[in-house]
Amino acid sequence: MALEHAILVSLLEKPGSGYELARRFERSIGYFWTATHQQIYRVLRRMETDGWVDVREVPQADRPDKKEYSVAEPGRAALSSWLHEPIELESVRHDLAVKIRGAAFDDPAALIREVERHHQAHTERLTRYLAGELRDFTGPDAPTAPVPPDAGRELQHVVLRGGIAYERMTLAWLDDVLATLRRLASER
Amino acid sequence: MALEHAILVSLLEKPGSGYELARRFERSIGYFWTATHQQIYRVLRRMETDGWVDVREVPQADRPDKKEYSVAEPGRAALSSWLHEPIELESVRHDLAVKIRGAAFDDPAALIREVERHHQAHTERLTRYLAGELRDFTGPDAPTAPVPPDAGRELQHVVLRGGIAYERMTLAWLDDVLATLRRLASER
DNA sequence: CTTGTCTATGCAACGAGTTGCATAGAAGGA
DNA sequence: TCCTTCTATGCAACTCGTTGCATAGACAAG
Repeated sequence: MALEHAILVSLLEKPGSGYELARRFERSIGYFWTATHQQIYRVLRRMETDGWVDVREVPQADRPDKKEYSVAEPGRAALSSWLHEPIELESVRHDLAVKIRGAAFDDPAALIREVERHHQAHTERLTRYLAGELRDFTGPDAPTAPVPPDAGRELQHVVLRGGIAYERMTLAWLDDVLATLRRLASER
Repeated sequence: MALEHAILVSLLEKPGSGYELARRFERSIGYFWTATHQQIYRVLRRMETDGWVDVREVPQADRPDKKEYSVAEPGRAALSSWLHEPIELESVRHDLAVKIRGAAFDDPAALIREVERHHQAHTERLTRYLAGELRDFTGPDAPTAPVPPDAGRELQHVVLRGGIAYERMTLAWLDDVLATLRRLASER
């Protein structure tokens, strides 16, 4: 299980509330990990009782008060020891691929719309990632590379490049899928 | 939830026992879905009580007897209706990316070995996929394209191409990660 | 002034997935 | 003979993840 570790990393990058974490998981962290606010709140409470994180009540004027979490020393140690143990290869769960193979026993043409929908969603994700890259890393307004270079930014960037590569690969594959489905549809 | 549907697809392609399904999930189906034998047996029993699959006791001489499952009409109908409803975008859980961003708060150089290990594992997967493609689809011994073309084979092939594209993209990204980690390690 | 939206947190129930263990027939090697 | 390996199936306990629902303050629109 690594949700705890993903939260630790996010809190080390910047302390925040459960709500804020949930939003980060929808955005920047979203391209390699997903979690709902329920999960996050539950895990945060467990981490708090384990002493991995500190809490600070932050009163806010124009919106409900929040609890700001930050990483405590035991949390940092837990992350460090996790970083030093080997992990499993990521495992894939790709519903769409199940559908594509299943289409052989149904109507392949009926899948075209669905695949187009996924294509569009991935296009939007790619656009979002590229905008983020321009803003934070390669654009004119991006913080210039400091000397000594910032390892954190470099590593965030290489992970983002992974997200971008994944989306590009997926889009190319979906084009291949669409071409195959259309060929099969026209051949009957 | 789609494990049921993945099992239905696999049983439509070829009936088999729970044990055989578990092995298929380690191999060809493995590049878009994973499942342990526990999960498979449990779901098979549920599908049997729901009437989605038929069972046939197959006595075997040189090994324990087995139960061969095949898809019944209600199962086929359930698959068909699932194929016609939209599904969520696949969600990613990439532990390695968490580690990479976490390395900023630890020692980036210590990650190099781990990333190399992943690189090697993905190389092996790619080799396996390519061998499978050669054997089943593009090699000289592969069944020649029949007329009319076999939609099932075409769709299996396009899914396999997706697996191959994923592995190639991942390997290229891991090279990028390694270059970044090595640069950071040498710069201190 | 009610309705809706955004921030912010949480409970309860359920279903999915993992881990550890157990059984058992058949085969082959030490 | 005992040990291991492969085939084949399964139980029990636990953790993780999802879904539905609930509360509540602040603000804006109708």
